[in-house]
Amino acid sequence: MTMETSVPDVSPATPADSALPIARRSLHDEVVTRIRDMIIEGVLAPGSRVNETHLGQTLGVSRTPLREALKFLASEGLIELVTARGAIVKKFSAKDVRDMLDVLAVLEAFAARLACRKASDEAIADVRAIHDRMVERYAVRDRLEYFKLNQQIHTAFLQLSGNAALESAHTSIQSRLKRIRYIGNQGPQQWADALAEHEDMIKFLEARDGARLARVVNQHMEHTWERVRLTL
Amino acid sequence: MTMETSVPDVSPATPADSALPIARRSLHDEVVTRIRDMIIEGVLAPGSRVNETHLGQTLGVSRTPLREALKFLASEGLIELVTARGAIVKKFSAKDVRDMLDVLAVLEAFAARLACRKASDEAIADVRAIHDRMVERYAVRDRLEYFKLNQQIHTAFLQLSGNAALESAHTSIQSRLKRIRYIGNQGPQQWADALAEHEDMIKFLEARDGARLARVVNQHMEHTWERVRLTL
DNA sequence: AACGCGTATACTGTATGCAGCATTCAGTTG
DNA sequence: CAACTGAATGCTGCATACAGTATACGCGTT
Repeated sequence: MTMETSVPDVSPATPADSALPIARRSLHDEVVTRIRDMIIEGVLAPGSRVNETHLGQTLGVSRTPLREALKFLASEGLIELVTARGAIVKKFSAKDVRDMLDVLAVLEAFAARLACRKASDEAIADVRAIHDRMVERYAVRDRLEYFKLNQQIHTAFLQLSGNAALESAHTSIQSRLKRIRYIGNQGPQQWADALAEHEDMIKFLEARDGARLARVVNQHMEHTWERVRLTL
Repeated sequence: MTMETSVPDVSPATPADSALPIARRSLHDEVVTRIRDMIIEGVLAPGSRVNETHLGQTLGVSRTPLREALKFLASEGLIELVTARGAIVKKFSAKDVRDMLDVLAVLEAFAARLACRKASDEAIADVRAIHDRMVERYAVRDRLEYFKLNQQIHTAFLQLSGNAALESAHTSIQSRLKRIRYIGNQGPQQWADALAEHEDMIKFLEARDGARLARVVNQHMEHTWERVRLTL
């Protein structure tokens, strides 16, 4: 904390970042995201049991916040809790994945119609910005960053709908599918196809053509299934 | 536990219940449902903070399983966690409720189409059975039991779809709305209307008319909104 | 040699203790 | 009298300790 504030203390107008409440994430919250990442990266294999003591040491955390995090993830459906036997990383069957994609399609199609009606031009421009960044990452074949931006687009897209319940339902399923989608988009052709679909989506969104957008979303989900089914 | 088993001990064939794994719910799991009930009944008021020590004593449970339960409920969206300030019972605005009902409508309409295609005749008959029991409860104006059966029908209905992800998404939102729905169906006229709609739903389900069923579901949700909006 | 049983070990489930932050109230100053 | 400051209290967040259950291993028996 230095004293040399570049702007006068009295000024409440847009103080870069330093004025807004500092992010104070609790341990269990931090642990939740860490475990999610570990599942996506495959460090925690689907079907395997989670040893609390061991994982706690790995993360440098006691069992208490770790267990709290596991309860949270259990509610999300990423982990299964068996009494007196602890936590097991959920393993999804092909049907499970197909079912999740079906629900995702329904939710995103609904979000599409809402977004085209209610989103502001700026909000749509923001999504376009993310999309363009994603295209850049594709150009240099930066797969990890592409994947993250891809997820970000879907999230932003859902936010355009302005329906919090819709967003949370979507997020929950999305997080369950993350790992599967990650190991999905492998081949170059599939990757190119996915990008093309995204191009369509952003186009119809900008044109505010809800019906057509909803159709593309459904197609996108159907193709995602084809991209992913082989890995199951 | 008496020893006079009416069937020979050796018989492994359909031993009533006594053979299937005994339900061993852990404390935090039990606490989750108890807290849910307390929220529905209004014992824990929306917007109020939850004192862990106090609530723990009320339930006769230490803080540890209680806290684990709160994390679970937070993921369900029934409770909000603020760092260093603990748990707050979520308070939903009129828009929140409207949004949730919209999503519920989309999910149930999708479930309707699936159920009409895939459900077995027996499964549909089971739903009809619950419905008939509900009508009985209505006849004697047993509001609490009616409410429970009503919820059960919606759940069973979702199960007919055979899509687990769809079911869990629905359950999550449904549990957030439970209290609001409970204090909703107050007036006699509204109650009668709701029952009539249910009558239609079961009828179209038995006829396996997915499109019409989906339409009725949407209407039902719209009317639910009208029944509920006044209490917000 | 294979199977069953009993004990030992390890891990989960719960309780308790301690540290740090939030809230409240009293005292002080303008 | 109002507003602000600072200490005291209460509550949350995390770690540790203890109890109960599952699992694994070795021993004995057939």
